[in-house]
Amino acid sequence: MKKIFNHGKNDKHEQIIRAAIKTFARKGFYNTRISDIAKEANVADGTIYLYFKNKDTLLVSLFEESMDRIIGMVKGRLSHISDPIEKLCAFIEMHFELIRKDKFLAEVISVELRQSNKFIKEYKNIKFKEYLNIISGIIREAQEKGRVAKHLMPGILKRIVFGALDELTLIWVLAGDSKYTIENLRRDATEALIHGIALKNNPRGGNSEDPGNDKKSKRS
Amino acid sequence: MKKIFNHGKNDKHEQIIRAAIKTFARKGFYNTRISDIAKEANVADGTIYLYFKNKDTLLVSLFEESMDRIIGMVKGRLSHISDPIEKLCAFIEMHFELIRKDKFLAEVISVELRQSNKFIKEYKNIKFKEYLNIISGIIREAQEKGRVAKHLMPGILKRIVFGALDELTLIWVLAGDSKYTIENLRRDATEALIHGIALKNNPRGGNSEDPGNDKKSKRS
Amino acid sequence: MKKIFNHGKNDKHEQIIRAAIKTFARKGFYNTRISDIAKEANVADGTIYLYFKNKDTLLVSLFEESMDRIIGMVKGRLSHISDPIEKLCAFIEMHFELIRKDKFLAEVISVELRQSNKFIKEYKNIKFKEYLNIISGIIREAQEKGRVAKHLMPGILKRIVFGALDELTLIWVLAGDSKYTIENLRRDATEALIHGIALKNNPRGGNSEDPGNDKKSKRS
Amino acid sequence: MKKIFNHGKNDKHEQIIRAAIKTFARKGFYNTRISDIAKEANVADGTIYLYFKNKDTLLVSLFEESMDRIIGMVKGRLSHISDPIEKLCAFIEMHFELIRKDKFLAEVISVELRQSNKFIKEYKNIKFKEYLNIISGIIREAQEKGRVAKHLMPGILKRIVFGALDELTLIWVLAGDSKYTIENLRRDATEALIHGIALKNNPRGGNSEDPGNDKKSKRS
DNA sequence: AATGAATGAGTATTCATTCAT
DNA sequence: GATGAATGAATACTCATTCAT
Repeated sequence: MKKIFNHGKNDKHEQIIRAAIKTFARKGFYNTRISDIAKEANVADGTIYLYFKNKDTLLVSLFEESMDRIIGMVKGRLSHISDPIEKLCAFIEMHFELIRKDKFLAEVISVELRQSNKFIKEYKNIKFKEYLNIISGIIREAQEKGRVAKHLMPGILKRIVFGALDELTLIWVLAGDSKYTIENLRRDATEALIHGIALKNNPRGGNSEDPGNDKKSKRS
Repeated sequence: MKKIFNHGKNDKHEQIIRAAIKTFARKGFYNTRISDIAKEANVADGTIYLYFKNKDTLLVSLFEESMDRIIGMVKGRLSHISDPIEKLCAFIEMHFELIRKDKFLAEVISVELRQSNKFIKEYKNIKFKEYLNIISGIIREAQEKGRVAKHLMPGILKRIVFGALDELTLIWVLAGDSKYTIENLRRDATEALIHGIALKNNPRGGNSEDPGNDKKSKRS
Repeated sequence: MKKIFNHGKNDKHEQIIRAAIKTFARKGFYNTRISDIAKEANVADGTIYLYFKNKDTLLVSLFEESMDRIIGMVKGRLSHISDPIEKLCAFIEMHFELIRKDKFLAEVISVELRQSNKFIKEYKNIKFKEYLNIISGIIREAQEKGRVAKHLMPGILKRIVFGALDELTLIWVLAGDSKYTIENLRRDATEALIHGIALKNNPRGGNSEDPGNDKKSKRS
Repeated sequence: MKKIFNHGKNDKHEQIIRAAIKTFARKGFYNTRISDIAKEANVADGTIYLYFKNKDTLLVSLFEESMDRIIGMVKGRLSHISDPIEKLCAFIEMHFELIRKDKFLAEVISVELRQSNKFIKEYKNIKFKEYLNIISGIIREAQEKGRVAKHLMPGILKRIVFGALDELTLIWVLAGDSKYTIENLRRDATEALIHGIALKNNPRGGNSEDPGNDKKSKRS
């Protein structure tokens, strides 16, 4: 009965997920006890097993449900933008907006995802790939529209973009200090990724010719 | 006496570090047993404790010793290059070279570093910061020489570069497939980071004006 | 709710204490494994840690709870006796009665107490001092009533009495043989401690003059 | 060759025994590592095994060699005394003299002997029995000479005397404070054990009639 | 559904003892 | 004899998971 007013979300399920995010963020997956989460969620230890098969599954569920929300939001917003470069800027902006909105979740995803990716059996992490593929989709669209060089591989570029954003996420969530504002991070990330670190109007104009040249083709 | 022929390295110490790298890479820090490492190193479990205080310390030592070697090598090579943009290209190149040379170590650093950074008490990770600061050093030099825009913050750019490289490291070490070659990764990373994802000679020339604009200043 | 029918005692707590007493008595504290106690108590190893912080604490709890009961009983019974020498006799009698009633506990207290006293951190052993102070209380009362020489120090006498009883406890609990009955021990302990080893009606009357003389005042 | 000048004692053997006494006294047998003793003795860990079969044996050897010396000394001195009560006084005096001379050894014997007695396999502790039998020998002699009541059992009295002295040893070696001097302890121990705690010249003369009476024969 | 007491498999670490040098 | 590096058996304690209530 009460489910009717539950908007499709089970109260306890949500409670536990929130408690897990907070606790994993604070102590890390391996240093978090099920009882820590239960205490944070104000439920009994055993109750967690009514909603999640085990500790691994809890992390996976937490991650997938969060990514679902995020992906939906991001795709929705991008659908209103037509210019692919603008889309990329918007993606970056949303990434930092999400971090600001849910610091704990950002921390868990950024810090715990790699481990779980590798060591939780059977976990293929489709959602994360879907998130990355939003980026490569934008890149491909940009390449078709002549806005991104065709020889750059979207599968690599999406990782470059995500890697950069993820690393900036880390300094934001881990640093106690406020050395950089979210806005600083967003602005530099956008500019550096879109336009590159090097100034284009290089008087010598040289470095655009073969930026990827190896040492055998050193320029004079 | 026998130390004379030891090239300044303790045999068992090295043996254990190598075994730890291999095992942490394969199973992850938390899923690796001391006995796994001992077996891989062909020593008794107890022997590990003659060389390392505990499991945490083993990871930290492994990391610091490796970074020492890497930092020394990278700094040495960069000292022969004067152009800062070339230095950055060389840095990227060396990063991938190192990954190719020691895949296991690359994996451990890429996957385990974040966790250990946060959850191993007392670990401040000076070496990692030193590695990152090689990048920001190059950036600053480039800014002084007018090769990088002065409003970009070196502390952020270094993270963008490292984040991108680190993410590419992951796909190389984790992917069983050979979808991308190290050369692919290096070339795209160099080009994207140095010159940006977007084509500069954009006929409309538009998006370079304010790539970092926030949503309040949306262009029509 | 179920606690109401528990007579104020937790079942498992009691089970474990009893098992620990039995096992410590049989094998000694340092040679007893937690799993030995768990097996004797018919609980899982981990269950012991639900009731006791660790092995040391288990010994301390065992000791303190037992001493509480004993001290209560002894004080209760002594309160009905007015003559201090009779009190001392009653104390001695109760000591042996307790030993007979719980041989295992007597053994643990007699054999393990010294070690734990010294080597278990933070353990000040208030209860044991309280037990000893019952004796010194009786002595002081006797001194006030002129029944015990005032120059004897109660703090020393209490140790002499306890030491003698404790040593007799040992031969009773450790000796497999029944060379001496509890009644033998009680009778001789009472007589020797109250009246002394030497016969008083010594015809020569000599040795009572200065029993505590040092070697410098040797009699011819 | 050097053994000739060694007076039958091996240097290292003595060094190790001394180190063991000191270390066992400080940390207890079970909390002492062989390496602690080796360090204290300025020898290598392995060297200890050239002189003693194992850790248990070291404790036993330490104890037996010490007791041999003590028994020899005590017997020698007692042989010059004819009066048995004087002998007992002398025994008590020597006991405290020994404690003063070697506090560490006193502590080890007093604290560790009970445990080892019970838990070191095959150890029958002949020497300790011999020491106790010096006391019962004196008692028997005194009984023959009419100085000690014949109904008191020498096997029990020897334990009463030893137990009292041992307990006083404990307070002397364990107490950091100097609440009681050795002389206090000796004097009170001698007087209490020889003449009893209760004053003999009780005006009412009552309590000497049946000090060992049980509660069934309570006097009015 | 919810609880939380009970379980017991799992493991880092210690340290007595050995033995090649 | 002397060494001390190496060994590996031994164990207290933790914590994910279960299940009777």
